[in-house]
Amino acid sequence: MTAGRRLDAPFYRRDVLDVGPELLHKVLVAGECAGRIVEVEAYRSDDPASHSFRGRTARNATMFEPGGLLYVYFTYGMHFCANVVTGGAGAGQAVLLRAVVPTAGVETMRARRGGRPDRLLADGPGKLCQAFGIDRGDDGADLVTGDRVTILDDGTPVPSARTTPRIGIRVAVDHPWRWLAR
DNA sequence: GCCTGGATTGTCT
DNA sequence: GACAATCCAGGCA
Repeated sequence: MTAGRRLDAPFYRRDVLDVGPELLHKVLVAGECAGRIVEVEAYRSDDPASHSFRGRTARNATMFEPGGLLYVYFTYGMHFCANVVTGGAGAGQAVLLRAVVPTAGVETMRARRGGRPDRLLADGPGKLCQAFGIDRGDDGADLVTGDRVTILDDGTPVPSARTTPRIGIRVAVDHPWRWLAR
């Protein structure tokens, strides 16, 4: 079992540009699986690349909930992506979890991912969801009080994150809101 | 090891 | 009807 303190609601209910980099080296837990977060991206409602830019829809409704929820969406016809909702109710902010390093439940992840090398188990947004068994049923899960998925702070210092442009987006490339710790 | 292109479906315009 | 916050297999160096 991974030791650590659960991040609380006030942590999430700040601006996404503050929460994003602080999520690095926190521990994502889903069932018996856990992993250290090493890459994230921030999305805001004033950002043309964000799902929330064009306002609330049935798909992105979770993004407009108060911070501390899990926002899961389906993309490219075959992949899920997991986000952490930040800011207050109606803010339309979220941090995309892009990559984690597996630390617990590795056997389960290997089984789900078809026996790939450990390095490749959860080093991308879609792979991360597959490894942790996250799907649309987890959309809207409460990270603060829920049992299924949560994020822990095990005391590891926040690293000096590198910022880079975000991946796979064609607009707003002048927002370097991607942080990686490796 | 690096680069290229195909797969596949929900959602919005 | 077009696009999307992607992944992986395959070809070539």
